[in-house]
Amino acid sequence: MSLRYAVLGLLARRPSTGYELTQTFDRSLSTSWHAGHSQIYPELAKLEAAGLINLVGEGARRSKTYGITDTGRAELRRWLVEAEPDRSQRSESGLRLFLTPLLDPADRMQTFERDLAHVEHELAALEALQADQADTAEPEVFAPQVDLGIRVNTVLRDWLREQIESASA
Amino acid sequence: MSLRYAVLGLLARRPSTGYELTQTFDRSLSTSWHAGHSQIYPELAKLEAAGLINLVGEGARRSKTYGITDTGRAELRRWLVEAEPDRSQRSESGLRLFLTPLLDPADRMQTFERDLAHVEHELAALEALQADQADTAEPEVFAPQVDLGIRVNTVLRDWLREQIESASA
DNA sequence: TATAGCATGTAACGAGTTACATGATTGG
DNA sequence: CCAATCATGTAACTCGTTACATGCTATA
Repeated sequence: MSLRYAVLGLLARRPSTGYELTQTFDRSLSTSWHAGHSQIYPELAKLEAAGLINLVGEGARRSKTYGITDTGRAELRRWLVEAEPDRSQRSESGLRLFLTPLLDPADRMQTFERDLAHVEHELAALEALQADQADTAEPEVFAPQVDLGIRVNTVLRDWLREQIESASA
Repeated sequence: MSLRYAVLGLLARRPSTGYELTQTFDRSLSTSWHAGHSQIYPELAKLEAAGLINLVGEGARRSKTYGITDTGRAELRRWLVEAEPDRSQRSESGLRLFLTPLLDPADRMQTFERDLAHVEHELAALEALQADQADTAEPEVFAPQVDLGIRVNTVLRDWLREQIESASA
């Protein structure tokens, strides 16, 4: 059911076309949720049928812009505040980390180095985003969330560095 | 495809029945991957047909214990070391956090308090696990992973506390 | 002897991914 | 005018969840 609220939430931020939503899923939401256009277009149809969103305009290239309705806004708030969150996570990286102890030391180091390179890359991207946002009037992402992302990735980076160091010692 | 390797990985740790694997998914792997018995039993059949695991014993209550084969071990290593990891995550909590700025301050605080309570609970559980493990010969979970879990949850807890404080100030 | 927990399976449904398919507009 | 990108949709398939269904064993 989360896709429904993800779409509803993005439309609460601003009216958008399905195409724009697809891009937002890729750019801003990719770290926690993903959805392709083949999921989004049918979901928009369902949400419109349920009266939670409506068509607010049609533009070039037969684009259709949807906006959230008052009913939709109420339903979104209800979900965010009153519905019990599903705390479960699905992360292949977490699974891999869990299985890492099965590898021999050389293979384990190789995977840690690979992961470290990735985390450092992520961290650089987040720090660049934070610097950009400092001088943007309307930030695309809530600044404290970027900060949280940096903190979490820093912990990960340090943990990986310690694993690598303690093994080569 | 991850379920395949999750099952293979757990069987590489020790031979198990489907029932035991189901419990391990709930207890040790629930933070990164979940699978119910209705997924596990068919997967065991597929893995056996592929020659990656085999039946190593039958016990009481028609239980069937499977073990990993050499082929299975090689395939698991290949996946862990050579296959490009899928870094995508699926987390409803992350989605909720992303949408939090849409709420008015009172509602936002309510969700932060709810999340903080949950994180503090998690943290207590992880710290208890860490204390237990100190005097266990054969730890069920790799100690550095528990440590990582504690660090990540600590960052989350502090971030939530800051959000709550800065709003009530 | 009943009930709780061990233990395995299948079926139906819903969610998510990949592939297929088409049309419109802008810029080189 | 052609390629890239914008823009929307459907079909087939795989993965995951919930519900259904059954049988075994220990213990109270």
